[in-house]
Amino acid sequence: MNIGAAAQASGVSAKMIRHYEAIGLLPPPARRDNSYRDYGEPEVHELRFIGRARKLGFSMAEIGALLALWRDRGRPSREVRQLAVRHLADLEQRIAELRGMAATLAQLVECCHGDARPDCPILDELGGAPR
Amino acid sequence: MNIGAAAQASGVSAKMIRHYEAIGLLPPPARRDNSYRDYGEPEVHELRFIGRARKLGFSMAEIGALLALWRDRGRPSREVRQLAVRHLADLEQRIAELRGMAATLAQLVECCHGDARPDCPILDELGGAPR
DNA sequence: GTTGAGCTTCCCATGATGGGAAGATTTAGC
DNA sequence: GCTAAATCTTCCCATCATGGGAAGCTCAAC
Repeated sequence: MNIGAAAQASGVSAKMIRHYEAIGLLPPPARRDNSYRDYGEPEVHELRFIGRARKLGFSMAEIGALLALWRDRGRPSREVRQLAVRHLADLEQRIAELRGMAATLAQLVECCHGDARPDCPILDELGGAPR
Repeated sequence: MNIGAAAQASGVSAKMIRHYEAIGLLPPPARRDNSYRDYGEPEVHELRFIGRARKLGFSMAEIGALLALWRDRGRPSREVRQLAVRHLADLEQRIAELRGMAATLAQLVECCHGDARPDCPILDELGGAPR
């Protein structure tokens, strides 16, 4: 299977497949005589794994660890869970940060009449005196 | 005021002040005889503005627009509000995405016993058959 | 007057993704 | 069988905001 077909089958772009290989996340695949990369079902399976983990927001480093655990038939599920719990906390923190921003901004937006007049609580807040 | 003092006074690092200048967000400041950048209160004021806008998650491009509106005494508040509303929608979308990830992950974490045994719903989900 | 702190510019790195060029090869249409 | 289009290869560059660090100049303090 060429890289294009593997991309199609896994939902990971060819560009990204090469990239994951370049950063060592994936082992170099077999090559055909024409130097084209050659993938089989197991490789596509790993690619799909990576794609799913990305969709859950895991970083490349975390995915590397997850892949290693996945390949290790005897891994303790504790390690997987710990990794996931840490990532979950990270997600929650990012959500909290964004929510803080959104809350402040929503309040400002609500106070701004938003017409042709120049006075604007949003700019006042941004340019206001140091608190 | 040297760049270090301006950084101190505004809460924006010297590194970032130079960067904002380099990308054209800020006009080149006055220079002393020793070629040191020289800042006054107005410049520090703008830097604080930028810092606050960053804390609300605005992009550099958006901050450029906000700065232009701020400098324009006759701007219609409508434009400021529109910009803020758009950014707010962007924030909400990012929050929704992260929440989706967190919800899925939380569910998986809950299902994983997380002990010495190797079976793990988290890895099962990531490596499962295409849905 | 030496030393340490602060300033200058310039280059490089991050993390995940993509665009695009130049060149080789395969595939499809006729 | 020939030509054109698609696909592959590698390599470089861009994003976005931030920072690290080097090499060299300048300033302040003791």
